[in-house]
Amino acid sequence: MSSRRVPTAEAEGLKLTYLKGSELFQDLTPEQLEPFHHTIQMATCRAGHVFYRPGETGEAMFLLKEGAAQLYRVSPDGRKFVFADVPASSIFGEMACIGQAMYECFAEATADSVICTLSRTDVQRLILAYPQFALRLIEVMGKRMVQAERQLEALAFKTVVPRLADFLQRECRGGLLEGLSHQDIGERLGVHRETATYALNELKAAGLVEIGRRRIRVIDTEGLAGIAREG
Amino acid sequence: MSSRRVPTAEAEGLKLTYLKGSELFQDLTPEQLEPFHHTIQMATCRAGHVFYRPGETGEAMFLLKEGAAQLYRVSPDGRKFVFADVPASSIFGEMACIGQAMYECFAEATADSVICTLSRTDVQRLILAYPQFALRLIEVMGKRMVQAERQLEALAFKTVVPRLADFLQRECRGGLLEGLSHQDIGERLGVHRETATYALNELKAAGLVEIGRRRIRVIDTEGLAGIAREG
DNA sequence: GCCGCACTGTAAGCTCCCTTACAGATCCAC
DNA sequence: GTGGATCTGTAAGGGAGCTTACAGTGCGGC
Repeated sequence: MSSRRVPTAEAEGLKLTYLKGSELFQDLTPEQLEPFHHTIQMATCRAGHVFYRPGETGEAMFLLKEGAAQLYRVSPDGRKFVFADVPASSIFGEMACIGQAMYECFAEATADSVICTLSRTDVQRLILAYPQFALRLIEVMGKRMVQAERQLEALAFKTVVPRLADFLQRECRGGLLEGLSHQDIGERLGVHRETATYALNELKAAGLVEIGRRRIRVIDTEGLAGIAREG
Repeated sequence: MSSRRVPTAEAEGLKLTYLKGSELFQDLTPEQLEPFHHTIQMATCRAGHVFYRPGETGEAMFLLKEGAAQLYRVSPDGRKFVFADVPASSIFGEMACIGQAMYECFAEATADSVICTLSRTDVQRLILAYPQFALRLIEVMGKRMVQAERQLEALAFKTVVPRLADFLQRECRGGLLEGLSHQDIGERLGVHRETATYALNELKAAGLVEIGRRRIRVIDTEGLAGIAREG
């Protein structure tokens, strides 16, 4: 990671707090974490910074403590497909931490972020030392797996409009989704910007959503769910 | 599972052998497995039998010892999308074994099979008791995750012909793929049978493969790889 | 050997999304 | 407030794959 490290004294204390704040470490006591937290890096990076690229091998697992990030792949002709948004306090990158298969995606901070980094050996030692940690990790991976399969099914079976309806259902907080351009939404759905605009307007025409600049408000949750269900 | 159990004495011995044969259990001694293998079910089922359906909660993890199986989802209008073929000696179902999210897919034996079944609590106890087991499980899940993401990328970016080329590369053993109809291939690629036929004929016309009834022979591996790479 | 069935080949029309192109709208920086 | 940049709206043309329909072919069972 080419972003700035924060190796000051108070930051060391912060790091422990950060780790404890994650669901992954919730079963571990500070004493159990102690032998590890020296090797765990903490760094900040600004919005837009790509902190992981395909082929990098050093770090194995990231804990996004503050900010936001997204994981995406890029097609040969430069198209971007975002397959996961990472909210604060969640871990990612775990799929590469043990197996030899490399992570073939980019990770980019979409807001100024604070990120803890665990090495492959750190993760292995944690698993072997604390079964509770392994259990949590497997739980998290299982959830991701189910999500990935759901997304696969949606891409295989559904057209854009239902896929968009599904996406809005998942992402809206309080019936509101802000901060995403049509471009961003297209990259999440695997379609072009114009197609995203078209699909949004379909939902608007059906009276299910209101659309503002970088801002979508869901009016009819039930109706949206209906569209999401159909093929 | 509604298939026949095999609770005879000699079968009990076999079961231990079966478990040891899987990569997942390779680090465990027979003594370590002993307390578990009474609760582990072993069953046979015939080709075509669907032994797992969405919503079933009892079993958490399957070990396919002999035979073959496939995992698929079904669209509202009845289309089938096979997202994983399970070869003998591998485990599956692990994604649901801990988390609360249910497996939303069907599992069907595609050949007469012998399947060991572990309950959710069995798996949890194994993880907590034997960190080596957890490590292996995480390794396997990581590989599956990478596969799933690759498949997602392919669906989002590639048209049928490159996707088929990619599939043939992965599935061919010794340049030969037998036992799959065009229908089966279509279900793996997420397209209709006619489209699978069309894509196969494109590859044949390009001189990359020979096509027989339920039988595909790869002639030009390099050329196939080239097609697989392009968008 | 014959029949039925599953598998394969082919083709026309249609839909969805891509592609390209452009114009208006909104926001931000200076 | 002016200019540039980003975001959004719109529309025409084309291609990939779906849908439907049907014909030919090899295989297995009796």
